[in-house]
Amino acid sequence: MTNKEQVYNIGNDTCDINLVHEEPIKNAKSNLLDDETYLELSDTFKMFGNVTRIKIMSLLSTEDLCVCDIAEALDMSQSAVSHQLRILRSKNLVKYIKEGKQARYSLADDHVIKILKIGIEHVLE
Amino acid sequence: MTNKEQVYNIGNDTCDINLVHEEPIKNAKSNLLDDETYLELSDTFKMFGNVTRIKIMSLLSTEDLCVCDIAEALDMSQSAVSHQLRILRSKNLVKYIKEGKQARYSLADDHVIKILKIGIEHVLE
DNA sequence: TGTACATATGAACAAACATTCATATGTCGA
DNA sequence: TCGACATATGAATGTTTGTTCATATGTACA
Repeated sequence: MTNKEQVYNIGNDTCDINLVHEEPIKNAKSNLLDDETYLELSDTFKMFGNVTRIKIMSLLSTEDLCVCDIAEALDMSQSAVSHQLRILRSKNLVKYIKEGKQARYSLADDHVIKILKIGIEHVLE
Repeated sequence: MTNKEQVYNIGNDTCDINLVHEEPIKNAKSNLLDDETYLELSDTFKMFGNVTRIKIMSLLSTEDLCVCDIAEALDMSQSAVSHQLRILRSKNLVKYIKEGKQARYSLADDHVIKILKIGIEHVLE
């Protein structure tokens, strides 16, 4: 038994190291990106994993809208919408310009639409 | 002022319930899918919004693996991985075949890879 | 300058979630 | 049939999340 195998066995009483598929594991692991990237990636997808946010993005894929337009369209409170917009902004999925008292929100780029499209494709099949 | 403008308050920038941007709201709303679809859609994206699950799917995009291979590759408990696999299975993102004592997991279809790819594209730019 | 309005935000709270631990189920080989 | 092993799962628990409520900020205009 190699050193590495000994190390892996420590604290692992469920899965015997001699019986796992070492080669495929190595191969699959070697194609992983770094942790930082997966964190960002899951953070981005998390934005699409909520009905309110996904509806907001869908609305904005058709029209630029101000906060209270969105609240009205989704029949939600101004506060709830504003909170969600802030989260979407923080992940660079939407942007806005101030227009007097109002804030006109729009999608930050067309990745949003691409992601939505593929998701819909998957769901509708 | 035309009739249409009276009805829709075009150009009015206040957000009182009767004075919102009715036309754009109507337009954006008309392009929304039904609630059921958005629920499924966000449910699907939710699967990608968690680091463990996204790593599992990334591993499986390279190799089919059994539960304890994945646990080993991600340095996680067998139980945690199994729980997450069950969730992924329930949303039809992974599937498995029993092979003796083991369960060989693989991606359910290539939508998973497409979604990952676009997400990575977005994150890495 | 004061009032109405659009938006943002902090705190609180309930609901959803991820992991752990303990244990159950099912398969293989002796 | 028994023991070892791979996987699944229920309950418990700490964490994260989404909404509400109250309030703050900032703009327009009378």
